[in-house]
Amino acid sequence: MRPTLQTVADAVGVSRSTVSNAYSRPDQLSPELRDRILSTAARLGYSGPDPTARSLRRGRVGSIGVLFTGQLTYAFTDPFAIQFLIGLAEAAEHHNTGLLLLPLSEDDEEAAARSVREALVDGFCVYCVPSDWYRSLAQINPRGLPVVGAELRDREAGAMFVGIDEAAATRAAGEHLIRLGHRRLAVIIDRGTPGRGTGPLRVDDFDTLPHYVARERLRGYRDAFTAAGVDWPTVTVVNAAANTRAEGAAAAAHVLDRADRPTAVFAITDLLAFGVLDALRARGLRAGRDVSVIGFDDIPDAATARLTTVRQPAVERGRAAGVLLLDPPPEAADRQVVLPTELIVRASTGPAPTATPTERN
Amino acid sequence: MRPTLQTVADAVGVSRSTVSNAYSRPDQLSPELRDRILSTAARLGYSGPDPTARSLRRGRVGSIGVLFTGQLTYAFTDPFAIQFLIGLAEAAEHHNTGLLLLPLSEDDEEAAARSVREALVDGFCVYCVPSDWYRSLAQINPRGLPVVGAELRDREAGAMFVGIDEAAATRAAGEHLIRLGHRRLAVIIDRGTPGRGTGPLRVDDFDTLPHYVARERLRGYRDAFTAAGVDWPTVTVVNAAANTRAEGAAAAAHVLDRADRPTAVFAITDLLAFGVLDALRARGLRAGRDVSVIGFDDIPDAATARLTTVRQPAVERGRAAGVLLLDPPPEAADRQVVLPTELIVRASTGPAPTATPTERN
DNA sequence: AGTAGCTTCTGTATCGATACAGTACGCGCT
DNA sequence: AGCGCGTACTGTATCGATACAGAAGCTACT
Repeated sequence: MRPTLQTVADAVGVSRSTVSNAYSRPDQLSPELRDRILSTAARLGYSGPDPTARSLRRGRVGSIGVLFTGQLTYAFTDPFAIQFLIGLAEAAEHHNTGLLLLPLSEDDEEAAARSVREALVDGFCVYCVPSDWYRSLAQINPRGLPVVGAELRDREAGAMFVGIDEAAATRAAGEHLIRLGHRRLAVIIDRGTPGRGTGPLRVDDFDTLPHYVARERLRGYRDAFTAAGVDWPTVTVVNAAANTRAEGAAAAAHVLDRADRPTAVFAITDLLAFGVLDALRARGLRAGRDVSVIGFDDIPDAATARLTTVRQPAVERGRAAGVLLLDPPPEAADRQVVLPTELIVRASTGPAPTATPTERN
Repeated sequence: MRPTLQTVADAVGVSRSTVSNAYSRPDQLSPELRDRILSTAARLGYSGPDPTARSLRRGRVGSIGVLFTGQLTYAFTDPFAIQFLIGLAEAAEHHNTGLLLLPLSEDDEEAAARSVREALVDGFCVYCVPSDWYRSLAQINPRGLPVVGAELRDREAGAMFVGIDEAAATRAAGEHLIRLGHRRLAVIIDRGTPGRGTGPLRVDDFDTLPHYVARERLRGYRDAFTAAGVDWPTVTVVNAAANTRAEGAAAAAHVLDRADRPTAVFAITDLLAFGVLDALRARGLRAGRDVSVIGFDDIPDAATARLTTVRQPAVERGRAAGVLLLDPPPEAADRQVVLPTELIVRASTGPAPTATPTERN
């Protein structure tokens, strides 16, 4: 039988409590006794208090749950997501806490709910979960644990929140394009429709996009363009099958080969924007001259690629979420964090070509 | 006070066990009673059995620990690592199990040991841990939980193991280069020395490299080249500061600008190989003509980049590790899995240039 | 009627620890 | 001696569930 605290206590001739203290509260007993306890424990093959029992008694398990849906692949392919996770992990490590990745099945809602209900965690962070998957954070977590969300509605519902003003960020990017004279825009998003591949999306779809982020970022662009008098329905929205460079290029092909090629393309992530740059290169088009390209995230490679993009503090977002979960500020106001974004202008955007594209160069 | 099983049992007028069964063994009671229990539970705000208490009683927590060291950043920047994790997550999801990421501090060995000792997991998977960090898997896990390793010595120690024959894989790659007439080789590795930046490594260092993978892959190359009569010490080993494209390019610069430029460069990962390709391009050199480049992993982008590389089944490795942990085969022999690798020849390797490189085009 | 067998539910023991109040004891001070 | 106080340790109650043996009730068959 595996040894327990009691086994060790009996062997040393002290009470169970004292052995417990030897591990968890070294200041509560004399160093000699502690050594004696630890060495007999080692002799008996006892490797410290059972984590499960300890958690039950203490009421804290020492890990926070990270909720995903669908493809874990997605979550790990997205550089932003990874940065976020790194920030979260930093905060967690600081609190001696682990991260429990909880892949939630998208098909079996029952099983997903069970995963959440049965997870051994002290709190949840909603990571890559489509908006229509849950109505509110309360639904995700009937257990009353702390949960931090990343969507505006979470913020409005008074839940803990860490995010950015997505729409304001893309509005700034849109205004930049407007100032440069662009009037024909194409937008490339991913996860626009579940299960559908690459292809144009009807623009009136976009208010019902399953992902909050896509919805909001599109809204920001629309606001910038309609404010400048551009008719929004002329904007083409193309869905990419995945958030990858290759799919970005494939999606870009849908608009670049048209006669009324847009003068500017907004990609909802930098990764997709890289694909757009690839597609331009493959066609002998110059980014920032023939077609302006603008991304989102400012991932590390964006600077090298000279990509104009919206920078968001990804690591900081993760860290802030971790801090909220691990020691929530007493003031409710401090439990909602909105981080700043910044438009980083690089060489991939420039004045809209005045002539028709084919006449240039 | 939060409701417990007892609270619900009292409200419904049944025993605690019956309420427990309502959640965990629906076949043990009549559907009517079950409904009655679940609805009063909902009314009382009881959200199912407490996971901690359940884990204590059941002796299973429903998650497996993934051990890292150092930068979580590293673990998530490496495409192979991510593929591995995806495979692991797949197996885990299948068993209704979560993944607990355990970042182990490299500085504070005491704290790291405590993390392992106190982790709420059913088993461990050693993920990105340098070889000199532990002597054997037994040391990592004094609790007697299942552990799966990825190093040969783990296999030799009879522990659970999932891996590839690293040295054989690179030997095949080396033989390919030899057949093409290459005799001057440079090798680019990362994590060659902890804390050191980009730069050449003394070749006699490599048997003491902290990472098993680097050691073994170098060994395979050495074997191939020495078998062909090439003096191994003429091979330059360059350490890259990180496993990134940019650092790969920086490391490549150390050998490409020399007079006796190698005719072939082996990068220990595809990511580094991409950097080498970038460095070649920047110098107007043609991959596969002027300098052959060979990578390792066969990550998705490798095909597009036409990179010759060694393919290893990354996702499969993760999945196999998960299966071993989650339901270990009864036969000891089946608890050690060696997966196949395959040399994928693409355009980045070609015959060694016969004249000196500068004379050719 | 008796008993066998099934389903449905109950009751107690147990998982392995920590919290907290309490005891014992030594020491300095008056 | 008597009192106060701090340190070192003990003992019991408790955390919230599940396992398992057994009881009760009901049908079916001889």
